[in-house]
Amino acid sequence: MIDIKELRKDPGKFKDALEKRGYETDIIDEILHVDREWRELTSKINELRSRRNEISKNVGRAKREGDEKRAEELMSLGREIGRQIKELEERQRELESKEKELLLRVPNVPHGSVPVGEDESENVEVRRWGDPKVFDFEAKAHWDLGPELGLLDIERAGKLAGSRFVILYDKLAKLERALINFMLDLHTKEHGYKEVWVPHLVKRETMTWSGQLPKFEDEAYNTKKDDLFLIPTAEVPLVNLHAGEILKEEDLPLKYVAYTPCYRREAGSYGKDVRGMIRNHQFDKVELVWYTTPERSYDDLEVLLSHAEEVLKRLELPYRVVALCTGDLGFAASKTYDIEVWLPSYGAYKEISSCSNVEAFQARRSKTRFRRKDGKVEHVHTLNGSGLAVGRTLVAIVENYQRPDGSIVVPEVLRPYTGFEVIP
RNA sequence: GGAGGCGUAGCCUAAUUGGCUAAGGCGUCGGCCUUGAAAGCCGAUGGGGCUUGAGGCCCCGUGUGGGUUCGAGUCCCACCGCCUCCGCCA
Repeated sequence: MIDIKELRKDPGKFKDALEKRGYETDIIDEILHVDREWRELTSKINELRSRRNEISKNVGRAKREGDEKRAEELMSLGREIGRQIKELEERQRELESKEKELLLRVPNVPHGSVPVGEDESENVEVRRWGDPKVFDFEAKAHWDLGPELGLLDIERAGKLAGSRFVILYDKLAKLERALINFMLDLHTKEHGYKEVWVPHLVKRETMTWSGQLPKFEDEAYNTKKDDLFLIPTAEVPLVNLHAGEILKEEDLPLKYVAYTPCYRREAGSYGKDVRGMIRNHQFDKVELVWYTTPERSYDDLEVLLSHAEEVLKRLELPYRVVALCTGDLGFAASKTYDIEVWLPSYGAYKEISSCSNVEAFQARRSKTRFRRKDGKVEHVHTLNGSGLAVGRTLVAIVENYQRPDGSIVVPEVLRPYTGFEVIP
C-alpha cells in the first residue's frame, strides 16, 4: 500500500509512477477527492465529539451535586449531539472504506534506477554468466525427453487434476527432492538464512498484506468454506511473519528461506507455456525473504540476487540477469531483477527467479515496523526472491545436461543429494 | 465439533455499582550528575485531524468490528487469537 501522507504531499510522484507502469492515473485524483471530504468530515465530527465529552462531564458533575434537572437537560442535549455524530459517522465510514479500497489498488512506485519501458521487450540485461550449450546432436525438450524416459507423466496428471499438472517418477522425483535440499542447505549454511516451514493455506488478510489481494483474487485458489487461500508463493507467509510487530533495528536484516509448493490458477495465461512443466498450477519453490531497513534495502537486494545466482553457478547452468522495466514490474515491487536460465527447448533464456525490493509497500499493509536506536518507529523494507523455482531448475538440468542417448548427467554438486550420477 | 476462561501501551500489571486526565512498574531514548560507568534524579516514549512565529488545540486508542448509554477498559452481540477440558485424529 502506498503512503497516504506522501500522496497528499506529492500526488505528481504517484501519477508519474502510474504512467510509467502504463496504468490510468485517474485513481489518484479520486483518492485525493475522497480524502479531502474525509478530512473535512473528520474535523466536524471531532468538534461534535469534543462538545459531547464536555456535556458528559457536566452530567456527572450535576448528578453528584444532586441537580437532577440540570443533568436531565444536559442529557437530552447530549442525545441530540449523539444523533448528529452517528449520522456523520456513517458517511465517514463509507469514505474510509472507499479510500482504503482505492489505496489498495494503487501499485508501488518504481525506484529511480528502474528503466522506463512499456513491456518486457524493454527490460535491460544486466549481465550474463556461462554460454548457452551447443549440442552436436538434436537436443530434446523436457516434455519429450521426460515421457520417453518414463519419468515425466503428463497424461496421468491430466487424468487426476487436469491440465498444467505433472507427475514425476523415480530419479526425476528424487532430482526434484535433491534440488530442494541442495538449495536449502546452500542458503542456510553459506548465506546465513533461517529455514522456515510455513502454512500453505493462509487467511484473506495475509494475502492482502503481501499484496496479492484484492487485485489478483482470480490468480489464487480459495477454499470457499473457510475462506483460506493456497499460497501462490512462500513469500506470502514469510513476509507476514512479523505482521503487527515492532522489530529491533539491531536484529535487522532478518533473512528467511522456505521451501513450499506454490499454487497458481494461471488465469489469463492460457496458450502461454502450455507444454511440459514450465507453467503449472503447482510447482516447488525455495523462497528468500529479507526484512531490512530503508537505507540499506537496495544494497541488500543485490546481495539477495547474488544468493539466487549462486545456485545456478553451482549447477553450472548458463543464465542472465535482467532489470525489469517499469511496464513489466509487478504490482508490489519498486524494483525487480529476473534471473533467466538458458533453455534449449525455447532457444532462449527463461525466467527462473524474480528478486524484488518492495520497500515498505507490504510492511504498511501488514504493520511490520522496527524501532530505531533513537526510539523512532518506522516501517521495514521487505525483499523477496526465488532461490530458485525448483521445477524450472529441474527442467533446465534435464535439457542442458542431456546426452545423445537420451540420458541425463546429474550436476556434480547434486550427486551427494541424489546418490546417482546419471538418469535413468 | 462441544464446554469454559482470557485478551490493557514495547513488556509486566491495576482501574468502586459505567463517570472527571487508563494509575504504577520495567524497558528504551534524551538530559543532569560522573574521569568513565552504575546508582540516583528530571523529562520523553500509540495513531489521526486542524493550525502556528515559537507553539498550541481537538479527536481517537484497553484484540477487531458493531451495539446499548448523556457517557464504555467496564454492559450486550459477532469475529479473531491464546489457554484449559471433552470429542475426533496422522
